Amino acid sequence: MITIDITGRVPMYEQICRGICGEIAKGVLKENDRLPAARVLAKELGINPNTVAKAYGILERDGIIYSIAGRGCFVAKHEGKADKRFTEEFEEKTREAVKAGVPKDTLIEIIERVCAEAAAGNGGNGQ
Amino acid sequence: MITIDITGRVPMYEQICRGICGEIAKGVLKENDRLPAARVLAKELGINPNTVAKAYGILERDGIIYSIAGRGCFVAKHEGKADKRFTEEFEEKTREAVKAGVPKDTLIEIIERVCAEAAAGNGGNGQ
Amino acid sequence: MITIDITGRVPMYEQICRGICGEIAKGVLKENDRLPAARVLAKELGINPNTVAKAYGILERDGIIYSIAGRGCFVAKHEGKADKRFTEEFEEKTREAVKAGVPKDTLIEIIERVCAEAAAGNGGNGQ
Amino acid sequence: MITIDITGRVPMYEQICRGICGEIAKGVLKENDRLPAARVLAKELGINPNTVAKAYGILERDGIIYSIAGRGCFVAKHEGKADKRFTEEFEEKTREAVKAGVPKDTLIEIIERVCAEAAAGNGGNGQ
DNA sequence: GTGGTCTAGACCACG
DNA sequence: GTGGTCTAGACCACG
Repeated sequence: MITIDITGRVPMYEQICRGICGEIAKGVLKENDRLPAARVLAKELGINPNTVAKAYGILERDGIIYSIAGRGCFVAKHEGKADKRFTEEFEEKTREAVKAGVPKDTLIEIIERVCAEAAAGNGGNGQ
Repeated sequence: MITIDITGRVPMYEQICRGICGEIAKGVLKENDRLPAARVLAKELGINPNTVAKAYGILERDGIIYSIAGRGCFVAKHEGKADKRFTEEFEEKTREAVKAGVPKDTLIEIIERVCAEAAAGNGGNGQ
Repeated sequence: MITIDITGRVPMYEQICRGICGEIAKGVLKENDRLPAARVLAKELGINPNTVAKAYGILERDGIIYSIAGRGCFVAKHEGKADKRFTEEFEEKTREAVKAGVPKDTLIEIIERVCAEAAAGNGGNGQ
Repeated sequence: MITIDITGRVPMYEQICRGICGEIAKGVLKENDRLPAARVLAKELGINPNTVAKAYGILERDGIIYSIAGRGCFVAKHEGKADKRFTEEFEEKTREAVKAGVPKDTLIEIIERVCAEAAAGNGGNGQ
């Protein structure tokens, strides 16, 4: 499910977008699956319904979900748009690191470590 | 040198921090090297001196540079803090992508491509 | 026949109106032809009968069909009202595009292309 | 300038988007030109600043404008995105009309008439 | 001063 | 009941 971190600088609506994109990318949410109603999800997360609505609106504009009046929001055909949300940011950070002179091997090591941690099942607390 | 992209969503002071950290990480700026005076750098970049001062303040707080009243700012002993700025953000994005189900191979491919582009497009710091 | 696209932002009842107007404009439905009963069409389309009833109500209000209590709905005398539904919306969008500075030639090109596609892709009603 | 029609079914924020896109398409607003501040435009139009902010946010997501923190919103490099807003809707309506059997000549006539009216300088009151 | 985010609450169309 | 729009008002980062 989706968790909100009010500590960071990432807006809540963006966190919701990423959460849903993640579920789609992982295959948990499939094409035509119904998303929780904006007001329901808002109550679960303890935030204002408008914030969830904003997230849903962005996802619809991005073609990742579609909405039916009076029925709810549904997962659109999956064409890699959900994954792109993550790979594009990853690529940007890769570019910055490389430009700053971080050796390729260091980046590969980080990936290996993060993947190993993920496989082990923890949230990334350094093993 | 440092370039500022006024278009993007990254604050100017953060771009200055990254620029300087990049110079340190690449070895262009070495321990005890003097940084350009805030007003000078501001004039070069065509921005407000306060913005440069803010960046210098952050770098000092992070222990990456030190300042001597009336003399200016200098590069502190290099203990990997400058690199960390990039590797930490890279690791965070890696973690997000992995958590979202992006396969490790996809991430490796992106790194290979970015490094290849960097090696082709500049003096060859892609490794 | 009529097809409903549940995905889009056009309300279902409006899609039904357009579908029927299209059949009339093309001459498939002629004056005094009986429309399918609301419940029957609703079942065919897999939607709520009230939605079809709403569409029929709008068409009757617009003088495109007429209803006889207990007998059903019928196509009214065709005075171009069905066509008008499309030409008026087309004209409105044309006006908006022209007002926004889109050159006439660009609009003509679009028409040529759409007509060519229509002629190639179906029974040849592209003219 | 931009005018808002509260009568119709087009949301205010979309009308603002179209108004600005029109100015860009016509060349009145050029690359790097500054848009009126959201609060100023809102006061001029007699609407809530949030509504203007929503329009600006959409235009930025669409790559038509860019914003600089504390400075305002500016016209991005013009790559035809502003025009697309109009030509896509026009094409959709063309497609609908053609599918409904409206003859190509009728569509051409409408364009000729609308263009003639526009050239004559009136807003489209039928001459 | 500027845009960005969020809350609270209202009303609407759709089905 | 659902999403979509809008208002009113607050607070924040940025420069």
